[in-house]
Amino acid sequence: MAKPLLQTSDLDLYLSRPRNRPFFSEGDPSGAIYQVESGCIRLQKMTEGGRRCVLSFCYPGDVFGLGTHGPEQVDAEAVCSSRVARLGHLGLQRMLQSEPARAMKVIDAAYGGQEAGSEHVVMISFAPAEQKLAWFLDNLGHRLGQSIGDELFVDLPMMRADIADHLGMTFETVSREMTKLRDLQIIDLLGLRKFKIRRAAALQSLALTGSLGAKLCSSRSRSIQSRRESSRMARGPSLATLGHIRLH
Amino acid sequence: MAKPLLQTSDLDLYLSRPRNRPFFSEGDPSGAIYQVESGCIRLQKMTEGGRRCVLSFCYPGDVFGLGTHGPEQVDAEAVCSSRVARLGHLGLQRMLQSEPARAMKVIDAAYGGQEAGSEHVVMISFAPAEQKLAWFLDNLGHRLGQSIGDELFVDLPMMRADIADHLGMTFETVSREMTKLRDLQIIDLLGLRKFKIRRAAALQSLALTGSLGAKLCSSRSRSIQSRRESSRMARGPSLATLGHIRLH
DNA sequence: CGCGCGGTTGAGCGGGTTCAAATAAAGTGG
DNA sequence: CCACTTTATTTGAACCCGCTCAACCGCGCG
Repeated sequence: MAKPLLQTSDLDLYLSRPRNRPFFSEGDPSGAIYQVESGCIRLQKMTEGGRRCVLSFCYPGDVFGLGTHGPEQVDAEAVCSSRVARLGHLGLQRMLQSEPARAMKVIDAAYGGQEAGSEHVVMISFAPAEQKLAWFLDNLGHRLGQSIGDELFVDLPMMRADIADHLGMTFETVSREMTKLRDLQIIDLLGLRKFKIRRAAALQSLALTGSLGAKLCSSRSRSIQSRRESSRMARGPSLATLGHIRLH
Repeated sequence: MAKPLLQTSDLDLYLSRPRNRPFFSEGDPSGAIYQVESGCIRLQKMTEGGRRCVLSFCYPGDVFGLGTHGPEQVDAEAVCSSRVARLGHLGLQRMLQSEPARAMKVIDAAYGGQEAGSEHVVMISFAPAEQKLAWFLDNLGHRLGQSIGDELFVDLPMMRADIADHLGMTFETVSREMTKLRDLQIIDLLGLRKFKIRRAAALQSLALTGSLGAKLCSSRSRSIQSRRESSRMARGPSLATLGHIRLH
C-alpha cells in the first residue's frame, strides 16, 4: 500500500478507542481530519427507531472527517479496538498555507475520496442480497486481503450485524448469503472473523454483474453492476479530484 | 432563499441543456464547479444492466462538481431544460487565493454540502416505500414549495421514474404510494408535474417516523420508522464544515 | 458450570417487484 | 385544431426475495 497521506509531522494527537466507542458523534464540532492508524472505524447514523446505518468503514490509512464522513452527518465508532491520528483544523490551516496541493488531497480524502461512495448507494438501492455481499467481500479482499500463494486471506474486523447495517439488510440474511457463497466454493469461512477467497474471479463477477459469468451454477438474471473489466474495482484513484489545482 | 454562493463575477461560462442531456459524464475531467441557475440536474450512475441510480437532484442555487457530486463518480444530466453556471478550476484556484474562506465554502457545497447525503442513504436502506416517498416530497416542499395562504404548492421537475431511481424503488410503486398519499388527503395531485401539500404536519410525520404520529413539532426532526417521536435539530447547515478554517 | 453474545438455520409472511393492460398526457404533422 | 403516435402514468394480479420470529449452536468467560 502507498504511504499514508498524513505523516507524523502533520499530526496533532493520537486517539485510541476500544470496540464500539466513538471517536466523534454527530453534532460534534467539525473541521478536524482523522487518519486510521490501526483497527477499523465505522461511520454511521443512528435512528430513533434503534436502526443503525453504516455509511462506510475506514481501514488503516483511510482519512475521514469532512462532509458525509464528518461529525455534521455521522458518528465515528471503533469497530474493534482502534487507533486514529488527528489533524486539527489549525494544523490543516497550516498545511493549506505551506503545502496547498497536498492539503487539497487530504481534504478530498477526508470527504470520502478514498472510496467510491456512489457505488455504495447503487448497491444498497438495487442489488439483491447475494450481490451486495459479494461486492462487500470483494472490496474487502482488495483492501485487506493477504495473498498467500494464489489464495487471498481476509480478516473481518466487523461482525455480521455491522455488515448488515452497511448493506441495508438483516444479519440473518448476511449469514445466509455467506454460507451460500461457501457452498458455491467461492469463499471458505475460517472462524467467525476470517475468510479465504477461493475463486476471486467468480466473486468479482457476482459483485459486478450479479451472476457468475459464463460458467454455470444458479445464476440470477437481474444484473446491476457495471461490467468494468477485471482491473480496478472500487479501488479508483479519486484522490485526484482537486489534485491538479495548484495554489501557487 | 439566501444569495447564491457564486456570483456572476466568479463564473467562467454558462451552459444550457435540454431535458436528458448531460452536463458532464462519468470520467470527464474534473475540478470544475457548477451552480444550477434554472431547471433541475440529476447526479446519477448508470449500470450495464440498464439500471439507473439517481444520487441526488440539484435545484437552482445548488452547487456540485466534486466527489460524489463530480464527474469521477457520476453523470450530471438535465432533468428538464436547465441552465448551469460553471467555475473552472482556474477560477477556483484564483478564488482560493483571493477569498480562501469563501472558496472553502464553495468547495464544501460542491462536495454535496447543501444536502444531507447521509440521510439519503439511511432512507433507501431501511425505510419502507411510503416513508421514502413522504420524505422526498417533504424535502421538495421545503426546497421548492411556494406557500399560498397556508397551503404549499410544489412543482415537480422530474417524472416518476426519476423519483423511483432516486429512492431505490420502481416507478409503479412511486405511483401507488403517491395515490395513497392523495387518498390520505395529505397531498393533492394537480396534473403530473405539480402537487399541493394539504397536511404538511402529517407528511412530515410520515417522513420522519414512518407513521402518522399523534403529534409533531414545527421544526424537523429525524428518525426512521420509529414509533416514538423525538425532536432534534435538523436541516443542518453543513456548509459550515470548513467555514471556520481561516486561511489568513 | 451456566450465562450471554454472536452466529446459524428454519418456517411463514408480506411489501415491493414483475408482467401486463388500460388510461392519460404530450407531441407531431397536416 | 384534430387524428395519430409516442411517452408517461395508473392500476391490476401474481410472485418471490428478504424480513420477522424463533429455535438452536458454539464459544468465551466469570
